[in-house]
Amino acid sequence: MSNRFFISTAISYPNGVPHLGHAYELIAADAIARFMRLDGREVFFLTGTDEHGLKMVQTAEREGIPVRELADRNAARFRAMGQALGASNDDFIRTTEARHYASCQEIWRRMEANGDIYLSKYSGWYSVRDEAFYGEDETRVEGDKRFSISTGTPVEWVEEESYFFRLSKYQQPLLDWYAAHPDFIGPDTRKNEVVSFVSRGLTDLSVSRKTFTWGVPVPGAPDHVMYVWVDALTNYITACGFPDEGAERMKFWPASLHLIGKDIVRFHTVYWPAFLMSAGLPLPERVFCHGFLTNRGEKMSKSLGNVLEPIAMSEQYGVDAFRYFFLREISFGQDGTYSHEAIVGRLNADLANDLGNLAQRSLSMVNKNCEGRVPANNGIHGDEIGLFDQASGLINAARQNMENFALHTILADIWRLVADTNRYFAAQAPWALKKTDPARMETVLYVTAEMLRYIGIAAQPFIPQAAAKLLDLLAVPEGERTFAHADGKFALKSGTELPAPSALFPRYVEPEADKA
RNA sequence: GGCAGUGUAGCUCAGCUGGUUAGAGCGUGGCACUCAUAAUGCCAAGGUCGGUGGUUCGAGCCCACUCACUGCUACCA
Repeated sequence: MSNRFFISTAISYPNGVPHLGHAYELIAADAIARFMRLDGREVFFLTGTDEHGLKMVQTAEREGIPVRELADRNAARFRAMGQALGASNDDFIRTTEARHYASCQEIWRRMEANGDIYLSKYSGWYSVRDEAFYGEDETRVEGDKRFSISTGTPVEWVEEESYFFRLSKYQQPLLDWYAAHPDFIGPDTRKNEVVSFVSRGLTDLSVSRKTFTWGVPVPGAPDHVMYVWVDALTNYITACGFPDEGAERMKFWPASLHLIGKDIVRFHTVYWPAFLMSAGLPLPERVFCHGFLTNRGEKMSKSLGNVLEPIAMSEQYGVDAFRYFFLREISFGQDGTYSHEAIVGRLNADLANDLGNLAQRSLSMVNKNCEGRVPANNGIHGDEIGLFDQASGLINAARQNMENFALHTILADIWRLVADTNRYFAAQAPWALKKTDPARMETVLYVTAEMLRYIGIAAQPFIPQAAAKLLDLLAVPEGERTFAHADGKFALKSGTELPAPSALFPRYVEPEADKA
């Protein structure tokens, strides 16, 4: 296994503002990226925006501004969302950048040189709104107009010259690749869908358009721009410096993980690998699809008025609570639901009551009874051995769960230790030991603090700010916070001075005045 | 229609190659404690494991049929 880890999100289409789905993908990717960094990997974490295409042009027209201005404005919003959510991406790519034009044109040339690009004609029922073609049987006539059956949008007959990619040629190579790399597509249910899709046969893919100019010009055919597939997917190698083989970041290609939504699985697991094969480039190691979020089971839509703005949500609940909820509550890879009540429940139960209060109750005793210093460890009993075993096994278990991106399971394991430490604390009752056996009280407080150290280290990828604060409260040195330090060799040193305890997570209390 | 998958306590889900009283978290009810962010701990209630019929000494876990729901089914960021 390489020590390098390149993880990407899908790039977002900025013809609107970022929504919760974008935020969810970014948070998950960020947790994985942080996890790998803490585990000693050299990480390249990429996100960005996909800014070309007809819909951008139309949105700009509607707003009466140049399309580049629209792209600049909205790309900035996506960037701002990343900052608000604490995303630790190393780069933010925009497909309108010069480096991307160079990259797309080069991969195009290589595919062409391999004999996989040819000029032909495309025709069909096209929906501008959906940016998609439909077959005759996928449309219906209503009055004098024709509409898409599945989306209800108007379609028009379009016939145009277009360059095609010989996707059909790659059916067998792709099937062979899937068979040889069983982890390439995850979760399994998505892999099954892709394999069955490809098994049914592939037709060549239209990869250029002449109907608009807002895109990357096709080399040698400036009246064509590349259609979404080549343009958008290529961002991943652009960011590595392609086509400059000597670029600093080329060492990160092939990517370790493309994290995507299940709606774009085909682009990433069929088209993209085929393009790369054609261009003679190595294929990414894994593509993993997360699920969709629904608000109480209802899809988010503007007409239902349940579209939530991720930045506002993160401010309302706190960034870490926001991140924690979605990573803990939803089985990663499956669809999930959320609601205000569910978020508040998690926030208060897991973060404020379990972890926050555990830190508070133990550290305030340390503060009052141990001169604000890490207490002495006067000897471990049988009572503690189970806890230490659990704590020292935490990181290895997390690594195993990370192999199939079971983020929710990692968090469940960490919080099991939180709960068990609370049980330990209550059972030992250090407030009673204070009078009967002060030395034992110190040990109990020491053990609790040491458990908090493990918990803080393990929780960093998911709740970075609060975990850092917890480790600060324990006076864990900045340089002793990686997974390698989740080990008895780096245990808290008795006598170390601690800062005054302060709350980790405030309880969420409903705003009182709700009267209109 | 075809292919794939799901259906286990009020809710969200675990249940390894079939084997003693089916588990967790949340929620609910009772009790305890007071170190703590009215936090925490303990105990309890609650499930004929979608349905029917099989295989087996024995089945949430295997087979058949059946009902319900979900995804995919050629270019929907």
